Amino acid sequence: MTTERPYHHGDLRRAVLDAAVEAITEHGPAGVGLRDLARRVGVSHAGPVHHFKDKAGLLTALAAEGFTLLADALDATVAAGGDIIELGAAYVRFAVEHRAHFEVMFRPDLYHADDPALVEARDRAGAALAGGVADRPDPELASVAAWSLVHGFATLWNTGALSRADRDPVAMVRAFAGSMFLT
Amino acid sequence: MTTERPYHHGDLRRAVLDAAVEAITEHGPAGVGLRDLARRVGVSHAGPVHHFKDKAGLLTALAAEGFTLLADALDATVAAGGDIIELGAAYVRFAVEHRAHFEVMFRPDLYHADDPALVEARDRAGAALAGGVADRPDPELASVAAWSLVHGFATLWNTGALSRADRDPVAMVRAFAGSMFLT
DNA sequence: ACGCAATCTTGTCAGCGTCAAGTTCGCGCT
DNA sequence: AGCGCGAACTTGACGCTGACAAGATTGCGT
Repeated sequence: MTTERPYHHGDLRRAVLDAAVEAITEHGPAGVGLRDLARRVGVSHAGPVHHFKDKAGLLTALAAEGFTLLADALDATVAAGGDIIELGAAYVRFAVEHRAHFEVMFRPDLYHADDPALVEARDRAGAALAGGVADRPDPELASVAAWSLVHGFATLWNTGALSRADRDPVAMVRAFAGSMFLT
Repeated sequence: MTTERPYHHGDLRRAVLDAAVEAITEHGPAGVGLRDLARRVGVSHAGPVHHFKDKAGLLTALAAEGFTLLADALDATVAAGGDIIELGAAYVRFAVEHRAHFEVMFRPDLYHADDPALVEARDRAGAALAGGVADRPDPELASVAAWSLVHGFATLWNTGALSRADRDPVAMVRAFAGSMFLT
């Protein structure tokens, strides 16, 4: 929090990512700009380029971070003995608590979808998700169904399409997930 | 299909909307530009502005058209005596057949979400969707659950997250929707 | 202590969205 | 019939953006 501005920022990469999260949370992924972020952080307009090469590179890093956070959250709930409903609840909780990450993660047209760090994090999250329904009949289909349910609820909630209900979104998903995936 | 180019295009609005659908289908909503569309259609760079005022205005028109098409499709299936499963199948079929419209519709940060024509079309689609589960216990919750399921599947399918399975998406949603919403 | 490479700045370029002003044309009105 | 009025489109300009190139500054290993 030094008022002076040294030539080297210290951790510009982290600062830009945080600023991006803030900007996306406010104005959506479309309303974010490299120069705008540079201004927020207090560096010159081409500062971020050195860390992310591209605008798409920035969003790639954000998406990869998001998938990692999601995988961590899912792994933590299975480690705590959570069942499918808790897994779904964790998914939705992640989506509403990290809306900016979540919105970028599922917009592959915005980033470099073949980035190795990203695909690794994504596969990790996918594995955690699939592991929750492994003991069911036709796990392939059950996996898709469960994922669709929680993902659809999360996106609808985040886009404001469900905003009439002022209930807690995590409680809601627990309610109807419980009535569909009878454990 | 005249090779000459008269000063007045004839139906520029329709042509720009069609070009936008094509461009979005190829490159996603982020990769569309007013000037690019004008070039595709063969008019000068500010031609479309007169019909849509804004870039957001263009996407507003696209979203409104999408909601109207969706409402029509849903109304048609209930008129044909379709149950909830058929309603969900119609939703998914719309999403995959009109991917460009669908992707814009659920990105309110890209358009003017308070446009009267748009909110009317959206409410019409919402009513058609809610009507399908009106006869169930706790229809409020069932509506959200059913919508989440089909919407999540549609978005995951369209983003390519589910592309491993080369099965027909409409058949898939019928399969697991049937196992969850036992009629 | 020195030099190298990473980090950040400055300058520049084409392309974008938006506005203002001019040009061409369809169409209703008399 | 023809005329004029407003809708449709063009042309030109402005500030902004992302991307690139080249220079300035500094931390760090040796």
